[in-house]
Amino acid sequence: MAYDHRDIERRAREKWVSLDLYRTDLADESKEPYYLLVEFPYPSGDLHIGHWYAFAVTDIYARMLRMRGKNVLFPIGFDAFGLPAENAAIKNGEDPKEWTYKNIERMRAQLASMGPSFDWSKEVLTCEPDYYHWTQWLFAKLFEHGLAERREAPVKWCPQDQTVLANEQVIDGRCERCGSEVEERRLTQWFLKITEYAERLLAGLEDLPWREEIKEAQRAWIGKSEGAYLSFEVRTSDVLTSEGTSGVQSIKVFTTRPDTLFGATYVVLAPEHPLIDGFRKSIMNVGEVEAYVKTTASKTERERSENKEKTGVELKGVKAINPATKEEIPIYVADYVLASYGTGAVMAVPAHDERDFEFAQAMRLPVREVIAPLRVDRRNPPVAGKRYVERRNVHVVVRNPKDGKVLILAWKKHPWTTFPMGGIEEGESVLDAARREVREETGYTNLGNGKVWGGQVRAEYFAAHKDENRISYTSLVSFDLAGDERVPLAREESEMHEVLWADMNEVTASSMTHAEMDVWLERLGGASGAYTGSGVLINSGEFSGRDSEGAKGDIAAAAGGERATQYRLRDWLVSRQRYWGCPIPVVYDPDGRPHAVPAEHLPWMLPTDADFTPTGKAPLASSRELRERVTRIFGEGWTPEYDTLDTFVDSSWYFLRYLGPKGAYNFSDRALMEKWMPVDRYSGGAEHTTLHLLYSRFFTKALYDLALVPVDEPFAERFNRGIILGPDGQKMSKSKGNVINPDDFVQKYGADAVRLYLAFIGPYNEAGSYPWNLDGVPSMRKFLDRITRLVERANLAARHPSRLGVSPPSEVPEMMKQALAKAGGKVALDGDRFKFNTGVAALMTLLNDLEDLKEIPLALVRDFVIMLAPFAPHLAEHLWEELGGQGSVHQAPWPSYEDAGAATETEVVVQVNGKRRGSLRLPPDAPEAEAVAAARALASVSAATLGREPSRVVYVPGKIINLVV
RNA sequence: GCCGAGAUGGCGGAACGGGUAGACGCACCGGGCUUAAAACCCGGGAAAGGCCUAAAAACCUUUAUGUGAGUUCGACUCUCACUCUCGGCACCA
Repeated sequence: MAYDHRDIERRAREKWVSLDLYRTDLADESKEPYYLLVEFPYPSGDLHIGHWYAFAVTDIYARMLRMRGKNVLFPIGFDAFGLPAENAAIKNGEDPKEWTYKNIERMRAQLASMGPSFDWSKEVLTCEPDYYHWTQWLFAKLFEHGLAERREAPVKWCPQDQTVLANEQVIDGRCERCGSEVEERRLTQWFLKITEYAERLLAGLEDLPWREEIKEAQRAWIGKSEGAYLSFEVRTSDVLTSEGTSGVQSIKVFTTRPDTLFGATYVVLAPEHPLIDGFRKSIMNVGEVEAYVKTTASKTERERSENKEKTGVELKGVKAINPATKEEIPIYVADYVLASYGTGAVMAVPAHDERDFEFAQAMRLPVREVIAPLRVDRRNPPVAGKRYVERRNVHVVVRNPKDGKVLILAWKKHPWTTFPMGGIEEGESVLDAARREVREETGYTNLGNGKVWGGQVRAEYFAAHKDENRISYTSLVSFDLAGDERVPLAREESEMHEVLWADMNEVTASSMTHAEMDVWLERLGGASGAYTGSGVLINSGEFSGRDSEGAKGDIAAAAGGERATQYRLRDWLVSRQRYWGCPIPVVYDPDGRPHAVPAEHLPWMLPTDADFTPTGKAPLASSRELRERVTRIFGEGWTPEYDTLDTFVDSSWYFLRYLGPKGAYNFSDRALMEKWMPVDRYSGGAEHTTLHLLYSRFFTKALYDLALVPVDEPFAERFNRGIILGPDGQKMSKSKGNVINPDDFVQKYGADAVRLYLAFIGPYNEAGSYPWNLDGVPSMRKFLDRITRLVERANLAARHPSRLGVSPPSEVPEMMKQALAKAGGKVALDGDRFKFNTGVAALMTLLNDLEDLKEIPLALVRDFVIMLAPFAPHLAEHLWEELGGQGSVHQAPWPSYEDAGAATETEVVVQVNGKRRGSLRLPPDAPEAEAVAAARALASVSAATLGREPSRVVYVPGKIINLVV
């Protein structure tokens, strides 16, 4: 190896410290500010390759921007509250605070080994009273303005961690952190009302230039759906009871599909719905109903959703009135309806909702179709001027169970292939019509049991054999052939079509003439019996025949409904029954009313005398100091809040704190926020897309409304970085034994080589996953060694030209100037795009070119080292000194070769009829005539054109000329 | 199931306001240096076929960016359909 990386790294870091290179003067007006933020780490105590990927690569951009004249804020801190500290404490009897600070100490040293340009003077630790003072102050502000609220609610409880969780922290019914099954409990807890910001959080995404996948994930999380509230009047069998109560009882439901109201054949309440208790006296089977409610209550959410088979119980003795049909319909309680969404009650439309359909099947409830899919036959479209005839039709699939083939008709006078089919006659059932048509058209009579598939389809087509346009409402019926018995066909039938047996895979939407075929195939392919799309309303009274989408509002209005919007997003539960967190700054008066701790008593210190053994109770409840403090300050009878805040609260505003000068009495600095916010670019992990990112946006918007922050979106740009996989292409894990320890590589090849490889491993602007190549870091070290040798060579040549037998480097050749300008521009541009892999590639190409030079001008090498500096800061510093550079290479301006001028000639590809026939060197602005003449002068071209005149010329100056003959 | 992103050599990846596909690197092969090895340096490569040859290079044709169509003088890039991979959501009415 050509250099001693340990020595070089140590000396470079000492130099940076002595020059105080990375202290950002936030008030500096001479340069444009740029706020580059990376998610601050949790102090787990061990820096893994993911941390390197996060910080070392982002640091490249910070350094590059500084050289390009920006005033860069690149801060760092620690998200220092949290469970692991407490768990370590429980396990090993350590003090969570000591454990945390010890880890922070260690991680600072590990981070330093990357050579990052963090401004440590602005470091924030969320567990410091100086920080959580303001977390509490902001919480109090939210409380004052009604955005923090205490209420009883069913909450997710983690039995392992002994605390409640936010909905967001429950993944598939399990605790995000420890994976144990979550229980449900009713507790009085603190919530932040993020739902009040649902619409703005959604709308705000619109203008953010974030990647679509990030925005989509947030949209899905917010889960907006628009629909209506409809009221279903309730009638009880006991007339006296219903007349005795004042006013009419009704069930309010939320639906996105008021257009299906005529098909609502029952109503379902969630087991937690209050009206179940409200109707108690009228329900005849109270015992059964309550037993069901009790069973579901004992189930965890996971158990409920795991078993998707529908269960439920009818509330006998009470009925609901469908507001559209005025029919009495039954009311059920079923756990497929969630209490926490909408009104906790739904109108069930089994024909057009899959869940309702399944429930109806399980309970043997009637299904009423009110929407027919609409198809216009493209091959036989309605002909203008012909009369329209409406018919009810049946299409019949007759399957032979022996070979799976189905009966089809090949029409003789028309290019049609159809199933046996025909109209349903007056008073005839669908099944009867199906049997009759099969017998008439094919002769088969022994058909077994028939099945009617789903609902009707409305199709419009021209029936050439009858010379009329038809609007057909068609049902699909299938039979399994039970025997070969056939009756002879009438003559006119056998003249009309040929009867064939076809393989099912030949029966496709394109091989069959039916316009409905796609719907049939979907149903036959096992799709649910419910048609959930839009179409034409049927069986819907005065609305029949109308487009279902268009009729939504009118039907809702006719039924006395009101427009409504629902969100999937729930309020943010922030109470945690844990010790190592920010104490919720609230005290209760003797009547139990909550009061925010007044600002003069902040920070509301985390007591040190709490017992944090998990008991299910908040550890702070065991603190004598806390109780005495409350009594001392507020008086007898006042009690403290014992819960601490979810750590996501701490991290929802830390980017504001970086701007707050230490010692000043404020959470941040107004003028500096004006100048620096929003964060220009925020780099982080994909796992924070829906939680941290959404919470931070919510905080910013809320604080904006309280006039505390000047912006209402915190992050102008957001990039999710990818993840590094093990050398085997699998996710790294101890059990797989494929974990890469960055320190090993740093020791052996140096931090610069590791940085460079991480930059090179793949595009940083997308959240891909990149396998770690064991040869990657050594290959980067090879690259760095080559640079070192190049610098030595250039230096030696400059000092002792004769000894090397080469002439001293003179002027920088124009070609190399251009090469350097190109590389410099590319590296900078790729940095802006967060594509460091191609930036490194540009440097490598440039090195290849430089190495080929006989004379190496020092100026060129110096510029190369400057461009290398963001990637390999230590070595670049060393080489800078070797080359006699003043100060630090990191203070050198990014090279620009504006005087390099554009290339005088570029290679132009010559094509004849789109095939490459040669190339030319032409000035980029050469006129077409000149280019054509030059191209035709090529022997290869005249050979290809055979001397003919081109009929067309496509000329893209500087790129291509294509002669079409 | 729905939504989003993606699919390019043995591998990671380049090139997408359409214009020489495979930059750059890894691995591999050949050569040089060396007594030898490491290190270093030089060179090579998508595939199939043809032409010349002792053999090769060079040259020529065809096929190549998940599959199949389409638009275009020209398609990795645009359009449509499909397959697969990854990510998000999911009994949300």
